[in-house]
Amino acid sequence: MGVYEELVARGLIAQVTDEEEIRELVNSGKAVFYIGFDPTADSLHVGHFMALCLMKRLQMAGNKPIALIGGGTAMIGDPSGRTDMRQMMTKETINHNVECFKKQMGRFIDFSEDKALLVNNADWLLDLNYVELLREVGSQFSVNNMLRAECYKQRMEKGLSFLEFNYMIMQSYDFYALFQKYGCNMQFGGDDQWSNMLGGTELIRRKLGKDAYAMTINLLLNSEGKKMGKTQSGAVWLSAEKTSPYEFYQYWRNVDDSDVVKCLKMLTFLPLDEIEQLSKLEGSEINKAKEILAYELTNLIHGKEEADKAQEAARALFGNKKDTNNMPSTTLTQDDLTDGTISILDLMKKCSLIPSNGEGRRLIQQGGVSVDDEKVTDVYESISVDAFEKGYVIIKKGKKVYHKAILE
RNA sequence: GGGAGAAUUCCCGAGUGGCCAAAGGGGGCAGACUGUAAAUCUGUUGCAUCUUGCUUCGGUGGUUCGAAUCCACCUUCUCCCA
Repeated sequence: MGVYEELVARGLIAQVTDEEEIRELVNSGKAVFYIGFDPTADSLHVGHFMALCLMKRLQMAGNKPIALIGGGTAMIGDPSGRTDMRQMMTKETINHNVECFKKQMGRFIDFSEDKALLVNNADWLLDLNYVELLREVGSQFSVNNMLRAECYKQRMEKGLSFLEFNYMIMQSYDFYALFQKYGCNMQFGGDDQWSNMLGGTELIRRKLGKDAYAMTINLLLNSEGKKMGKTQSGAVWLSAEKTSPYEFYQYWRNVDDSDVVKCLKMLTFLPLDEIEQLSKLEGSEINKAKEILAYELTNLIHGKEEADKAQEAARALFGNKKDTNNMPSTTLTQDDLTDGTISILDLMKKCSLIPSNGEGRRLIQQGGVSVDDEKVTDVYESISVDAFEKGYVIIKKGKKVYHKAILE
């Protein structure tokens, strides 16, 4: 089975321009492909992870990936799939984000010995001359066609600025530039990028008379059709500072039953037949598959050590064991106590478990808080030094959130 | 350039002088049931020294005993005509 077939089997491929050609190129390791990343935040998140996986898979098959960071296009903002205009970003923020992306990608993709490239489209986009660009590239685009593209259609209702309208042209120009510079003959991206990507292949065909290909991967949607990797507190990030390995592990440990197999296929490097076995699990047995999913992914992103820790912590907490070593924790000092006690509300605020006292009261009134396995019934309860005799107390919020408060 | 309309809490969306911290839905959180799942049911969802007080309905001023609601100006957006 070639890489291409594997990608199909894993349900990654959404649309392709020319299946035969792409299969041939990819399977024989002759593809030089690029994937674009918009540096809209200072860390990659789960949404980018699939793209990284894809890059790695193809790299392992001998193809050469180019990670294109959209330092230039970020100045414009992709209107695809958005109903509102993107917040404009300053050059400084963008540059900072570009640096962060570089670091994170380096851990995942092998950039040594020219096996992969990392480029920033700001390098060529920012120097473009408006009139020249219009003559050279603008003449090749039909506004009629562009407006027909799905990504703009939706925006036609709400309004689309000329700035955003140009995103497709910029992205097409990227492909054109990479084709000439590095012989990049293929572009991959999320399925929402399809029309932008076609713009690129079209431009290359018209300007150079050469063929280039595009392929989109399915977006990672849960069974409700929403993008995965979002929580109420924002995205699930790949950097340990923004989403701790434990939280990361828990996110995957808690996915819906119906999404487990899909996630295993699309995100992990487990062999397909192994996943096939896991997909046969039923009822509470599915938890095994979830555990594997969570472990595999944490391992990929944060390394074995962190994955082990997260798994141990989870098993300990949910399995009634005493091990509290790897639990998220907050360290308090004597100064946080007055007269040797601290109120439960203050304690929880210190641990960032609650944003306000009101929230804390509510939780307690509804019976959602316990300290060292004892349910807190009084809003005004205080915890004295004695409770910290062993050096810490365990606060449990709701069913799943555990936190260790350590007293120094 | 001319005309019409809109901006409400995390989101959608009601409210058009006092009964408004603001209906309803979504989402979130908690409880019950469970498998750290889903579905369902219940409670809850601005802040605080919480039977009371304080701050919020795009912004700034004004009218009024009292304004999310009325007036003026500003900002942003949408629609129609050019």
